[in-house]
Amino acid sequence: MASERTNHYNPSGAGEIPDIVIGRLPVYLRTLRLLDSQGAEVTSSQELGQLLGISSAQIRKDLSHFGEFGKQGTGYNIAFLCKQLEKILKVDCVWPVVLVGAGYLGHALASYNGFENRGFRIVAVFDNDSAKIGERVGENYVQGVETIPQVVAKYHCQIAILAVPAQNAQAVADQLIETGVRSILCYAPITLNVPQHVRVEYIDPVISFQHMTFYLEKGCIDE
Amino acid sequence: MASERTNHYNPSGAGEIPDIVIGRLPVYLRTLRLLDSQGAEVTSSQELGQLLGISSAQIRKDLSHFGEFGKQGTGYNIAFLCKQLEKILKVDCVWPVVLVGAGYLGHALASYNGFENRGFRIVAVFDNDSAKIGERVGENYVQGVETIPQVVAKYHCQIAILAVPAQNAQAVADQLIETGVRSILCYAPITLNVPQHVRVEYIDPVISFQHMTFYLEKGCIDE
DNA sequence: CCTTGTGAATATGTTCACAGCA
DNA sequence: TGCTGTGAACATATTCACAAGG
Repeated sequence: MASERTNHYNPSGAGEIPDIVIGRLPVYLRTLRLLDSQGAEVTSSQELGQLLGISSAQIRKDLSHFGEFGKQGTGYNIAFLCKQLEKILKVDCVWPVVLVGAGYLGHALASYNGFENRGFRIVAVFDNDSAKIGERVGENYVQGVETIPQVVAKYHCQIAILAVPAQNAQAVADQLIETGVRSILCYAPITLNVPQHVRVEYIDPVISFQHMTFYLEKGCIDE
Repeated sequence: MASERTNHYNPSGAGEIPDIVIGRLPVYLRTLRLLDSQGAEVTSSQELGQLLGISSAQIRKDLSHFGEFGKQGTGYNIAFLCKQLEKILKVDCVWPVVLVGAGYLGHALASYNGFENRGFRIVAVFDNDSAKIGERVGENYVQGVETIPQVVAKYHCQIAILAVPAQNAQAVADQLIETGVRSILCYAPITLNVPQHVRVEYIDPVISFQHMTFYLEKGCIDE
């Protein structure tokens, strides 16, 4: 995001699959599942491209990195291609995720019911505010941050969501990484400093807004 | 995403500034403001690159599209560069934003106090659930979606946040565009179909997760 | 010394266009 | 016919490396 970019951990040595290609696969998958839910059985790179606003050649090229999933003259079987993409992305199962931060955003994330069927489950929620401990969020109860190590170890949890204020984000990230987390989705509006083996994705709505305003005619509230 | 990519409205005709460069400016700005708040007065492309995990050459090249902001031997004056970036991105003022969807996510966004000092203010919140109308969210009170046209017109609002369920998102987007909105930040997990003059940025945490799992050793809850 | 700004060189990403097969 | 998969061509983005200035 987005999302921001660059400096992502990409362990796929030298001549491997471009990260930008990997980044498009989840979007393909999301759209294929929509088509599937609408009862479609087959699609083509052209149809998919139209739905996503990208070229059919790009879709074919992207998929060709992983195998030959289509049939000439026919296109792609939707259910089959979904399965393949899920396997490639390793979301043909459910990943445990820990969430740090039980503010409004943490509550929204913990209550979101769209994770499970796309491969993720929030297994624990942490906050450093003792007034919040024991509070219910989604299916979980808020725990103190000091229990992070045990919980991460218990679930072998590799993924964390950071939904804490900017000034705490780096310290919490350090702690998570220390206990074995390797992927962080960071909602705090800062760039984290992490070791090479850790990957961070960022979500900051203001970054998205500021990208959009460049293209707008200035139209502010004051003046 | 993070945001997802491609097919963005870019009115800057032929030989203009690459969109990917524009997308990095908000990140530079965010980091410069952090340095500023820490009392620093001057920085260099090298220091900034280190903080962001990108090359100093890239930062210099990006900035060179817009002018000569630095001093050889010295670097960049932080306050000055912030001002310039804010002007380029047109965030040297406050943009009115409407928010559609008053669920958990809508509440989190409406209560977030990090918008105003970065150039944005949520001026109205809408929902189609009559039970929610009148409810307080942040500084606003939920209104029915039928009042969208008046409110958007009143504020000349060009930016909207879509925080509604996926199945309503396209219809709401159509309505917003009809009333004059030109930029949409979409939290619903679908790709919107919009006319060429409208730009959409997407935020879907699952897309970010699925991008990350490609690089992890499979480690699921079951099996 | 140091650091910027920038052409040239390199690396990466996208599209074209077509052979081959259902 | 209609569509995939793919090298070759093209387009875009990043890095190098250095002249010039404080």
